[in-house]
Amino acid sequence: MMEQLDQTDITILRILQKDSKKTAKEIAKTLNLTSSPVYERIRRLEKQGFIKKYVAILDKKLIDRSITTICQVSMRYHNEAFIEKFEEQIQALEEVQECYHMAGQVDFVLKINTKSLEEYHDFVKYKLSKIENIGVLNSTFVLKDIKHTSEFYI
Amino acid sequence: MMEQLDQTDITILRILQKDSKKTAKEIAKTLNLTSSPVYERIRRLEKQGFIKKYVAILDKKLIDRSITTICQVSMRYHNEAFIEKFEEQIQALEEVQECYHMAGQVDFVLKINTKSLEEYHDFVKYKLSKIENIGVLNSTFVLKDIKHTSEFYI
DNA sequence: TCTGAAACGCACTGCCC
DNA sequence: GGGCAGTGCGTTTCAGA
Repeated sequence: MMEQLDQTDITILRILQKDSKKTAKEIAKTLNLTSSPVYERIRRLEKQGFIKKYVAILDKKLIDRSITTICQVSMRYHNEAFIEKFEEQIQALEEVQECYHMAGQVDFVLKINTKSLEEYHDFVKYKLSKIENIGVLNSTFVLKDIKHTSEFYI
Repeated sequence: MMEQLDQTDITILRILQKDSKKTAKEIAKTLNLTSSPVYERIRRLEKQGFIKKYVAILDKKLIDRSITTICQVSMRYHNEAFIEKFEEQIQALEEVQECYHMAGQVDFVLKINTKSLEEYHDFVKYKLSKIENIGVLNSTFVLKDIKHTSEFYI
C-alpha cells in the first residue's frame, strides 16, 4: 500500500491533470494496454489520495471575476491563537482563492478574485479589514495572467 | 448566444467546480429536473466557454512537490520585446504553476512548486536566472497552505 | 498484472409537451 | 424551455493467464 508510482501511473496522472474526461480506453491506447488495468490504476490512485478530486475549470472573464489581486498581510502580534483565528476566517471568505502562510517579513499572501476594483475595495473594507490583528495590508493588482495551471510537474 | 447565466446555470457551474464527476442525473436531482435539460445546459456551458476544461487535482505532498515558493521578479528594462520574451520563457518552465504581470514596483509574481529547497535552488540557478533582463529576484517560501482552490465565487 | 468478455448505468439523441 | 424513451458507449466486474 502507498508504494512508489511506476511510469504507467505517472503517465496516467499526467494525462488526467490535463484532461480528466479522457476515457480509460483512450488512456489505455497511448499506453498499449486494455482499459481494465488503466481503470484499476486510476481507482487505486484515487483511493491512495494521489488524485484528490475532479473539477471543472471555469473562465474567469466570462463568469465576471476578471480582477485578480495579490494581497500581502502582516499581523500585528504573532501568537498561536491570533494566527489560527486568522486562518479560519480567511478560509471562509469566498473571494479568496489562495492563501499562504509565508516565511519572511510578510506573514500571509492572498490571491483574491473579484468582479471589479470596486468590489475589491468592498472586500477589503467590509471583510478583510474586519479580521482582528492585521497590521500591514498591501494590495497589488494583476495586469495579466501569464500562466495559470492546476498541473504539477511530475 | 452568450446570454446571461440563469440561476440553474450557476448552480450547475458551482457543482461542477467542486466535483466534475457528478452525473447529470445527480445534478438534475438537486435541481428537481430530469437529466436531459441538465445535460444540454452543461454542453452549452462548455461550448460557450464558461467551462474551459475538466482536470484531476493531485496531492502535492504525495507526488513530492511539497515546496511552494512565491518569487517576485523585476525587470531591468521595460520594453515590449523583453517582456514578451520573458512571458514566453516563463510559460515553458514546468515548475512554474502561476505567473502574473503585476501593477506596482514588482513586475511579475511567480508561484513555483519543487520537490525540495535544493531543487528550487537549481531551478533559480539553471533556469530562472538564465532568462535575460531580470533585475531583482526575491523568493519567499510557503510555510503552510491555508487555502487553495480552483473554484471561483459565483 | 494484464486480457477478454460480460453487465450495468450513464451519456447522448430524437420526439413530444 | 423541460420530460420521456431509446441506443451506444464507457465504466465496472470477473474469470482466466
